Amino acid sequence: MLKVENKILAKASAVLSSAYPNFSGDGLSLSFSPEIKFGDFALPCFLLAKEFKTSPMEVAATIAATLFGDDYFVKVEAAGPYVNFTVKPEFLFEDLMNLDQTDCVLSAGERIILEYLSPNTNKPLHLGHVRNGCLGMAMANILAYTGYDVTRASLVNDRGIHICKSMLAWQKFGNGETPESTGEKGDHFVGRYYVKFAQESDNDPKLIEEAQAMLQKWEARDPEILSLWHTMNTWVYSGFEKTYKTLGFNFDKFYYESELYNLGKDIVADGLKAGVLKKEADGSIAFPLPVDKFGLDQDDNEKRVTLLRGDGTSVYITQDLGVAHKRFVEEKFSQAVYVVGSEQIYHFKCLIEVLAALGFAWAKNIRHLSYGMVYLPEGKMKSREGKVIDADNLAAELIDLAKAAVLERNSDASIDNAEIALRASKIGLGALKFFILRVGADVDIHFNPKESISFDGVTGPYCQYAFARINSILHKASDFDLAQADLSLLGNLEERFLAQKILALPRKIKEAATTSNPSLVAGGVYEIAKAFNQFYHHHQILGEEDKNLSLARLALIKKTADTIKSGLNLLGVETLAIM
RNA sequence: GCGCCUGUAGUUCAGCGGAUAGAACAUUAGCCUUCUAAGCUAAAUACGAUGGUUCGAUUCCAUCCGGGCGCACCA
Repeated sequence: MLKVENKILAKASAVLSSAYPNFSGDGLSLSFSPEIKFGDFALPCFLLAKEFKTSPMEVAATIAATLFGDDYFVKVEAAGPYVNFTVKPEFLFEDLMNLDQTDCVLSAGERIILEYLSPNTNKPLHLGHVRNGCLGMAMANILAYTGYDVTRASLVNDRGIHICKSMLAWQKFGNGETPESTGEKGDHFVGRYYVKFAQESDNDPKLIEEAQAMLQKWEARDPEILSLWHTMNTWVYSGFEKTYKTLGFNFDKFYYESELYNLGKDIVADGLKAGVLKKEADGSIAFPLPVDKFGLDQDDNEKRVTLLRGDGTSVYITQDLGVAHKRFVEEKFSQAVYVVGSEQIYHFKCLIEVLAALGFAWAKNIRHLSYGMVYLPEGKMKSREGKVIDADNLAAELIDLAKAAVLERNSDASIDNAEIALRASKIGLGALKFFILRVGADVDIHFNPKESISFDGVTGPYCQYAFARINSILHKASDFDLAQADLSLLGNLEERFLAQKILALPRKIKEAATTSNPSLVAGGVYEIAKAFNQFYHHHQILGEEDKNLSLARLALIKKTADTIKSGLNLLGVETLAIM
């Protein structure tokens, strides 16, 4: 809650307790005015009227009449059932200047592990991974900003039949070539063999059997296979590393499935002993899913989830049980967030249900941040059919587009190539990340490569542009001492509107953290940038005759720039001083 | 069949139960001798359907219709 809001509520509350003796203190809420011309804040009186058994207009009129002339306000007006407050600029803008990260604090260092991206080591990253990565990175930033002690983790899917497929294809058809010898990025190199396998196995089904045999050898720790596996994974990791660096995906910790896939078996054994889990006729172990939460299956039978195969080998969820236990019990995290696509909602629901049934109280601290599918004009992406947008190509394409735009805007200036590349990278990637993060995680994205990414409108570059404009103005005003600004000189509609948008950001950041929804931050930053652009076009900043007014406006836009920058940074979007 | 998500303008998206449902793209008409036109100003077009709860529903509930994802030994 902002200081101004507390002040307004306290004043309204005082009026109400004297006017209505039965005033309980409830039903009082303040929001930003829907239109800045009404005022800065609005107080709806519907609930109060109900409590007082009178009309909302009556209550609004009472508050407005009593606070009329109060020297905290420029204006207090009843508008039907609402009271609109216009706060004196010195109070409003002082609050604004004092906003900082402490207004966004939700936790004093609670340890939270956020797992995201989690790629397979048999092919390069695609657009779906980019969405995952952007969401994970942004959520990690937002949680850290709101005070959590965040560990960014990646669970690398580095074992299994799909890995063996690319290994086998390379062994058979590779002729000893390496990423070094062909000049390819390691993950693309290995991915090419994964595709090769798919093509060859269509004609020769025996290859599948060979791949399975290879997996068995791998599990038996066959030195030759292990060495090949290690070599090829190393190639992939070097490729991933470049992609992560480009896109700004950071990790504090990597978990490898090859080291974890046997975890969880003990938990299953304990659950069986405790009678929570059941042994099926075929020897497999399953958990019966409660009908009230999971419904019935297609044959109207109670649902269950298998936790261990009849032969004692583990399945996907077995490992997840073990990994969760490891994180909460051994590593002492108090919350775990998994950024995984919405197709696994059911899986996580089961995982949490099983853990809770097994008596682990921390099960409720698992959060699945699911996100919608990414569709291309031709439908859902499918790696095996080559229907994908490669992450590296996409990034490169956007950087190229941005580069063309930078060159066009600076045709007369001489900027060196390194600077051009730097700007192109920040703008192109800013556009990509903002595009992905500005929509809610739940909604499916329909990505049309030709049309989706633009640098105009609700985009990263639009926000970056507002920042660059401010920077350019501030650059010309270095002789002003912003600390001396007289904020009472501010207060026109555009300045108030801008202030309102900046004041609104901290609660959006907090809400983004609690609801796992970075799009709130993207929306908030965009609104600030838009409010600034409107202000900029309506008023001079440096050109004012009154130098004190210029100074006050400089202080306002400095705050605007700082806010845009920290907001964009939460989304992994960088700012630049000149565009 | 069941569960979850989703349906808002030609398109892509916003909208703690509250004032005239907001943007952007595309379209149309304006604005650069003035702090960066990746900008600003204006025009035009939308809540899938029907009930219910409420002073008030795009928002909550129910039913229906449309789209997506999923429903034990794949991950």
